Amino acid sequence: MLKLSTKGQYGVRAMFEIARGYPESPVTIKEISERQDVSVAYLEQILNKLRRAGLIRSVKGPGGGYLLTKDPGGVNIASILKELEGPVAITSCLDPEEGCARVEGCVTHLLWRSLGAKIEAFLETITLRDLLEKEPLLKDLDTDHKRYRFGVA
Amino acid sequence: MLKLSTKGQYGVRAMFEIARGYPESPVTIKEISERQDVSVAYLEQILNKLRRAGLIRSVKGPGGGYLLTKDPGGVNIASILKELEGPVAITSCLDPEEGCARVEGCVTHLLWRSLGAKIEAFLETITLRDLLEKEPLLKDLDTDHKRYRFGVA
DNA sequence: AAAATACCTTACTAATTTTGTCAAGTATTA
DNA sequence: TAATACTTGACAAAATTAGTAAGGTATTTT
Ligand code: FES
Ligand code: FES
Repeated sequence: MLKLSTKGQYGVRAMFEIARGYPESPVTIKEISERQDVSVAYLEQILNKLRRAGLIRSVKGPGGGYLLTKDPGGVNIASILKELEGPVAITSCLDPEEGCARVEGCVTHLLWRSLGAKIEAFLETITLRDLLEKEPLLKDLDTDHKRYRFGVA
Repeated sequence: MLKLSTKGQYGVRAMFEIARGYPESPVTIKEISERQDVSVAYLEQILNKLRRAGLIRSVKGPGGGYLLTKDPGGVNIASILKELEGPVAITSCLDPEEGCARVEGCVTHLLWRSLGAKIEAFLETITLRDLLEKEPLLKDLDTDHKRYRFGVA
């Protein structure tokens, strides 16, 4: 239930790789492909969307690749996912493009809206910087959950 | 992004209708169908799952229908959705049935797990009783958000 | 008994969405 | 001018969703 598509997942992971090159080293699609195990052709599609959204910019030619347009701390996960999967909309009733005639008098409408707002708020607090900082900690394995800012415990 | 299937949505709305009959008045599929605008055939599929899960029980024959097996306050939304859509699993890496070889060393894994845990915790706090109590308030329209326990504000 | 009510079960399918691939381009640098 | 690397749009297989359809079982009322 409530799955994220691979596009969204790969997108975040690709953004993480690009963030590692910030601010001066463009990261090529090929590098991302190898490190994150996603095909070059699929990444092209994903990165194009993110570039048009202004989250990254591209440098063509040899030595080129992709660069973040802002500091990793200024790029939150929600903004990445929104470009690739549209707004958080638990039900189509919530989708700005769709709507629903039953909204008034619907007992569940506020529930879904509230859940969506919570999800969005959470994803907005996590940035690429958080992922970058977490990376070295990952080598310490899963033994010390408290050190993770967004651990489950 | 993060959509709920119609099965889950209809399921919660159906459970709300059944809860209205608690503890003594069985609610028929036809009534649910008319009040919530979902086909009888589709509801049969949904209610069958919920019955097998033990959330509701059925009374056959004239005067029959469906009844909650517990107090509305004891039935949370997460338990309904889990039966109809499986566990919260933002990514397939999190799905108990699937798994992922990259888990260790994956910077996003904990992020998705944490999000999933938050969603689940939220849905576990909302029960059918909350929906029943909310119903009369809905007639006051959307003017007084603070009165709703799970308003967005 | 039999008619009416209402749930039960399985199978099937049309539509949609997801998850990509492919081919042919454009821009930049060495 | 050759090599590198991004750009774009079309296309398609696979999976999932969102149902429908048909026939069966159990219970109550007359
Ligand atoms: S059915 Fe659309 S708002 Fe509830
Ligand atoms: S890719 Fe599966 S855990 Fe990150």
